[in-house]
Amino acid sequence: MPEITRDTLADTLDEIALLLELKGENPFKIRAYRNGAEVVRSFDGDIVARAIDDNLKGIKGIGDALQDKLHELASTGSLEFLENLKGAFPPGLFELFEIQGLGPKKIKVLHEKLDVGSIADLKEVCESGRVAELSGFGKKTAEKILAAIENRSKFAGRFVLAKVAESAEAIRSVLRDHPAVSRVEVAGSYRRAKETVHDLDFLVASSDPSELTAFFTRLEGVTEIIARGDTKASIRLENGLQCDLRAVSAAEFPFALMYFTGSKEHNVALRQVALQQGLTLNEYHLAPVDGSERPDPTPDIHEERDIYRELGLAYVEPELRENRGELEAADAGELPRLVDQDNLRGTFHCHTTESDGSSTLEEMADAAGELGLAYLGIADHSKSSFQARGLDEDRLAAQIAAIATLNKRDAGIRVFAGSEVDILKDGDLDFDDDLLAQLDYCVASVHLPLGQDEKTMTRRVIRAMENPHVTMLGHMTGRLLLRRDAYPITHDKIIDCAAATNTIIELNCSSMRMDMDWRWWRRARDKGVKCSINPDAHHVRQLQSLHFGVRIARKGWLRREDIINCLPLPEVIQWLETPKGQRS
DNA sequence: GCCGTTTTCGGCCCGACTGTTTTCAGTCG
Repeated sequence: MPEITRDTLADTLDEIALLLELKGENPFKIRAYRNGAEVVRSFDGDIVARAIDDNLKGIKGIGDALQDKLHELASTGSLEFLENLKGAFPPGLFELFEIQGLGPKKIKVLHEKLDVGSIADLKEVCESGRVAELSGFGKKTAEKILAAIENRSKFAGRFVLAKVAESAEAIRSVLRDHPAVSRVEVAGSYRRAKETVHDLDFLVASSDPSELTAFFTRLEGVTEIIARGDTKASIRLENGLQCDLRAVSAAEFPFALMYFTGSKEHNVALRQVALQQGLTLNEYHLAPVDGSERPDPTPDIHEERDIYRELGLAYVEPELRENRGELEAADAGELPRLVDQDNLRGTFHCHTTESDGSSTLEEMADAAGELGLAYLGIADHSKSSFQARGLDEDRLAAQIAAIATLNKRDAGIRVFAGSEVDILKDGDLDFDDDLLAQLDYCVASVHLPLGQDEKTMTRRVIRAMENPHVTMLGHMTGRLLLRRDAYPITHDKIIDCAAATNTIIELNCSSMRMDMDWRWWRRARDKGVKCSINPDAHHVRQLQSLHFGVRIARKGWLRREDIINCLPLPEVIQWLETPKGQRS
């Protein structure tokens, strides 16, 4: 029986939703499955164990039917209902959902009328002209589908946050300078600091919306105009990134900003809150529902903050708007005061030319000083990472001495001598304890081998964390965004072990990692686990990624006091000098 | 399929754009 995880359960419900869409089922039933998937994903507790025990009663959004299905799946490893559904469609049909402009209805028609079962089939029937003859389709639809197939293969369709920031800020700046624009914001998942984004959503308040959509389509670097109307336009940039613009009036701006910031789930939940109060909320206004005697609150609303206030809620920072409990916390006045960019006092886990970095120790120290940091932790690779020119005992001893010398010059920055020590395949560390004890701190990370099963990997990492010299756990899952999946590891157990052993978990904010994932930080924080926001910089430029690390930490509900590198220098020194078991 | 101090039945968030239509369905966010 395959291992059943939280993700298996959630993904299965999403898969059912997709299949029901293809069948043309009741849209509300489909929504119930999608909603169920989200409930499973964000459930605070061991949902798999409860599903196995058939103990899911009372969880909002999981009714009798979903309870039975989750129980069957968790306890037997398969689900007859799903297998029956799947049997009705060729497996290649599902990739059609990745084609822009195709949804369940059109895919259903393509499958039933033209026997399309894959993207290759789709391409063929578009080119042969048979798609254009279908009722509800046409020549333009066929052309658009072909273009979308091209696009899909050219660009995977998602981009990591740090990589789109330059485009986002450049376009924001150009829009701000337009004379007919009074306010501009980049909304969407970029504003919510998702680790990857699909597109950029620009919002402007303008006296001349249609001029703005036209202006937007003429921006430098536009390679394709996907759509252009009076208030809305979509373009594609040279790197494949899609950018959308919405132009609204100044009065509508706060509503539109909230709406287009999302997430969709947050918005839906917020609308429910409004409806309960006799108000209807959309991207243009907050108004009494028809027949309500409640006075119109709109005139007093100029900022998003005012909308939340009008609904009796504390302001919810954009990073938190994922419908993962933020509205309940806002209602109860229990939202955290999130860490700010200027709270960072230093950082750990940076490399130098001694291993696989491309900036020297001095260059890294100077660059960190220029960023205003008071301390910098160096952690070059250990000897087993031979591919990264990992340091052996002698070279590490020499580096410790070099750092001591560097600290004697008054450069305004304290450098800590550390090591990114490999966690070997059985959980042993790459250096013995005597050497580790000479370091200011130690990051323990898994590099090779990566192919172990979840139990073995979890045990391996836990053994390393139990070492009294391991200060923090590096890039917990080894994922590379859009390139390599996380290796399997039981997050709950690692978090519990971190809490029990006073081991910090790193938020590795290298733009391709953002690891540990933000979805786990709130739970870790609640158990008293500390975070270190580390850039894993291999070049002075990469220290900049600390900015995105803070954004992700905010997304994980982290406060200044949860983050070790928000401590001022004297306190962090004292903390590092205290034996691990006595730190708090 | 889920939910309920109005309801165990009848609701379930909603608007813009496109392409195909001649009043609207599908998709997207």
